[in-house]
Parts: sequence; structure tokens; C-alpha cells
Amino acid sequence: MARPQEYNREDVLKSAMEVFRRQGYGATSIPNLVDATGLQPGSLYAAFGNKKGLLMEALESYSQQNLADMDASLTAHDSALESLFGFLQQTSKTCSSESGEHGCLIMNTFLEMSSQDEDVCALLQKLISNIELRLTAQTKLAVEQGEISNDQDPEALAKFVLNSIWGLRIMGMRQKNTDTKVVVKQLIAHLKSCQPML
Amino acid sequence: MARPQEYNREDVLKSAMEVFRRQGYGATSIPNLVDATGLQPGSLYAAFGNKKGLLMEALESYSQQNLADMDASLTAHDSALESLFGFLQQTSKTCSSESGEHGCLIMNTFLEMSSQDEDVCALLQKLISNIELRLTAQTKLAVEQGEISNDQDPEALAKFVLNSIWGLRIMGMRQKNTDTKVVVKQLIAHLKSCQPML
DNA sequence: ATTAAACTTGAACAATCATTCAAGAATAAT
DNA sequence: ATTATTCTTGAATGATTGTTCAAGTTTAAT
Repeated sequence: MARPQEYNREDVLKSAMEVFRRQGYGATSIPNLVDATGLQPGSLYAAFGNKKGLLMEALESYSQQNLADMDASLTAHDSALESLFGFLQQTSKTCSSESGEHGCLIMNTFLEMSSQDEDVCALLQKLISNIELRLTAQTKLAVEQGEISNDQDPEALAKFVLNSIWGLRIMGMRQKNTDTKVVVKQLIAHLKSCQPML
Repeated sequence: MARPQEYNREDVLKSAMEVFRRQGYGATSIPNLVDATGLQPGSLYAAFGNKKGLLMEALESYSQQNLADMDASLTAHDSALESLFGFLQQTSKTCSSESGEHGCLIMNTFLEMSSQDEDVCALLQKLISNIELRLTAQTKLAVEQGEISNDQDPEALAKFVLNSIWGLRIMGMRQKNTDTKVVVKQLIAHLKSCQPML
């Protein structure tokens, strides 16, 4: 016995997500969010508390989508190493695509906000840890499957891969962004050099 | 026959630089800059035109210092490759130090501003190109000196190194930032695998 | 001392910011 | 129809933003 919501929460989050990614948190005003989501200030505040609440929920949504894509890539082949290569090539494409021009919401927000807001910082640390955990699981699996030598440290390799991904997201934001392919090629070469001797 | 300046321009730039690096451009207000530099709004505007002018000059100053440090590292040893390793280890230290906690002014500003201001974006592209050029010169030198195999692409290696440095600056901003050493170790291992066969 | 020139000051300005809330609109049950 | 409940609207609020400029200060030459 009440008026029903006119908007879909996921749609609103997706719209907000895009604006935050393009403009950053600080440069995004409430009027911007009103335009993007179609919701008036009152509705936004009723639904998400405040601007920061909307950002944090958008971050969670973005992360969820991101991890789902990642899982799909990392289980695409029987070989864990082959899947990792596929994931990296896909990442390269994403970063150098038009959509990648505005970077990764997690990384962008981390750089902008980590020294300004404890709550956002803590959330981002958690989301980033999730990514790192998947990568570590993948390199460990590759070692177990005998695709990476036993004397390699899978955690170190995962950290190196993550480090390269941070770089890729920045490379993709530059004017001439075809470099991401070159970088991934180098990274894959390094990982192959960690394969066991025949 | 006029009143002399009471401030030193380089000191003011250094102070502004630190604030911009810690807080970002958007989150830094004029009152913040007044506090940091000791100059009143009127003096700041007389000297730098506006907030953006101050940022851009701070960027140039930061870049100059950065390149000088880089040159010192890259010419520290007779061996170009050895010098590159030294530079990377120093970069690792810088990134994981307390000062590195707030990242690199160039990278931070690039992420925040490149899609918002053409002038700043153009300046940053130029400053980043300078870094890339040094790295390329270094890998080419290493090839000439016979420390890197002829069948390797020095430009690709330089891009990969730059990509890793972007990553390192982000790694250094995380809570547990000891990972930078691990990453540099991996990167050096990759570069060593590009050495000519004995 | 007086003057001219450059520098410093900080209050004032219009614009914009995030946020609130009273009023209106839409639904489902009575 | 009426009522109770929830959602939507958007003007209003007070704080903060970047920027300006007239007034005051300090110097060097006259």
C-alpha cells in the first residue's frame, strides 16, 4: 500500500559508476548525478544516504562485475597458465578500448580518495585484495599443474602481474594507447620463462 | 625603485607541489595553498595567474627534479643495464617510502585531470614522453653495449619498464607496500633473461 | 621628505557545492 | 472515496569555491 519505486537500483548504480569513472569523485557534482541517473537529489539521498554512499555502492557493483569477468577469463581453458594469458590479452584490449580511456574506477578512486577518506580507502583495499587473491590462486594452480616451475614464487608472480595491470590501465589512458599489447607480450614472455625446463 | 618580493618562487612551488601531491588538484583549495605557501590569494594570483597556472608550474618543477634524479641514477655505472637496475631499485625505495605514500604528482594529476583539462593533459603527455625517452635511450644503450641481446626490441623493453613503474607507484600507495621490492626483483629477472647467450 | 613603482593584504564577490525537507503525487488496502 | 504509506520533486540552505581589487606597505630614486 505504497507508491512503488520508479527507478531500478542497478541502472542507477551503473549510470553513477560511469560518471564517477569519467570525472572522478570530486569533480562529479550532484547535478551531474541527477542528469546521469534521472533521479532528483531527494531520491538519491533517500536511496544512498549521501554522495559517498553512492560512490561506495557503485564501487562494489563495479568490483562485482569486474571479478565476474575475471573469473570467466581465468577458467576459460583447462590450462591455468593459458587462461592467465587470455585474461591478460583481454585486459590489454579493455584498457586500450574507448571505454578504457577513462581508466579503472577502482584505481582512479584509490588514487583520488585513499588519503582523504578512511571508509573509502578500507573498501578499496578490500576490493583490491580480492583481485590479488584471484591472481595468486591462478599462479599457484599453474605451479600445481606443472606449468610453472616449482622454484618460482607464485605469490611474487601474482604481485608482478597485478603491478603490470595497474600500469596497463594508465597506459590505456595515454593518447597513443597501442602500447598495451607490447607490454602484455613482454609480460607473457616473462611468465613463459618461468615454465619448467623440458 | 620598488618593493622586493618577500618570497622565493621555488620554495612556493615546492610547497604547492606537496599539497597537490597529497590532496590532488580538485581537493586542494586556495585557502589550503595560502596555508602551505604563506602567500595570500592576491600574491598567488599575481605570480601564477590562477590555480591551474600554479599546478602547471609545479608540475614542471616536479618533472625537472624527477628527470635530474633519473639521469643521476642512469649514469651511475659504466654498464647501462647495471644503472637501469640501480634506478629501478631506487624507484622501489622511493615508492615504498613515506613520501611515496602519496604517489607521483605526474601520475596522480594525469589520472585526475587528463579528461578534464586539455592544457594540463598536453603538458603531462610531454612530461611523460620525456621519461619514456630516457628509458628507451637506456635500453638502446644496453643493446649497443652488448648487455641486451640484439633480437630484443629496446623500445618494447622500455615501455615494459615504464609500465612497471606506473604499477610501482600504485603499489607504494597501498597499506602493505613492501611488495615493490618483489616486483622490481621480477622485473630485473625479466631484463636479465634478455641478455645475450654466453 | 616626497614620489613612483612593485608587492602584499584580506575582505568582498558571484558561483557552485552537498544536503535537507516540506509539499505534491502515486499506489494498495480499507 | 478515503486513508495510510511510500516515493518524487525541486526550491532553499549554509558552507565553500576560485577569483578580484582597492587599500595599505615597503622599497629606491629624487
